[in-house]
Amino acid sequence: MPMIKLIEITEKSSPGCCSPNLAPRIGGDEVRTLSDDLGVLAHPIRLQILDMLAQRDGHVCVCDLEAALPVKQPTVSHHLKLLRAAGLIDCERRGLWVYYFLLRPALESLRTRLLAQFDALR
Amino acid sequence: MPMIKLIEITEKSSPGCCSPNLAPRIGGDEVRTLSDDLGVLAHPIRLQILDMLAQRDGHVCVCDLEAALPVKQPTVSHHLKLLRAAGLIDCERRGLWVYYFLLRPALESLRTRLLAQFDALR
DNA sequence: CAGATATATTGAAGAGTGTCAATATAGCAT
DNA sequence: ATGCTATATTGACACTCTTCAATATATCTG
Repeated sequence: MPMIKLIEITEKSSPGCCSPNLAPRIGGDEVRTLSDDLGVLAHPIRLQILDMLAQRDGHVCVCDLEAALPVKQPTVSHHLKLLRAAGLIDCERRGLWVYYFLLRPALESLRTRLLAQFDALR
Repeated sequence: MPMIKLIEITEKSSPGCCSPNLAPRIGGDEVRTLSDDLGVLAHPIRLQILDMLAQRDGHVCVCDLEAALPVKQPTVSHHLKLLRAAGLIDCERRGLWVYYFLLRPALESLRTRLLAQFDALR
């Protein structure tokens, strides 16, 4: 009796089309972190902010970014906050102005992780 | 009179903090395409699907993917559709089953574009 | 053709995201 | 202190994304 049940289950789980034991090689935490980081990059305004910070190596104040972007000041602040929370940029206050700058090591580390992922897809 | 107004405007647009002529080097279309592509990658299920397709080089049927993922069948179909719309994968029907596979050239091209972007951030 | 199975599509519900006006905060200048 | 300027935060709204049950479609089998 248990024999019959076992056979049924086995056939059900392998109906002739499947490669068994297929599983993603990237696990729960790792894949979550990676997709979160990709999500931070996946916005035109944020990509453009990173690009502008990369140009003016030192520091760029928010009013410059705002002037160069097609969104209003609170939206710029919002995206800056997300980039900062992701550890990709940081800022420093000088008088009235706040100057943002890239955290190049963090970007380098993200680049490395992304490349590793792409290489895993060969 | 116009002189005074001109001076006011000039001072307003350059209050002493700003680097003038700052603009993103990546334009509207290009940055939109890139962020869209990143958005497709920015999901754990989709990353895991790509990873599994990369493992079984040839073809993987949907039931295998479904068995290995923590979401139901319609959700798997949904993510497969997004990946296909992005040009990263394609599929082929064989009898009852549909086999999905990576489009490696597309992935390679995306990798190249991403790398170029990261290099631009130096 | 009728029944069975694999996958796709539809439609709805809930969560999350992007944007901005309004307001708050922080620092300078008078 | 008062006012002024740069940036941050809040709150609301619209929109998109993710997920799934239900249903539809496609294909095989008898």
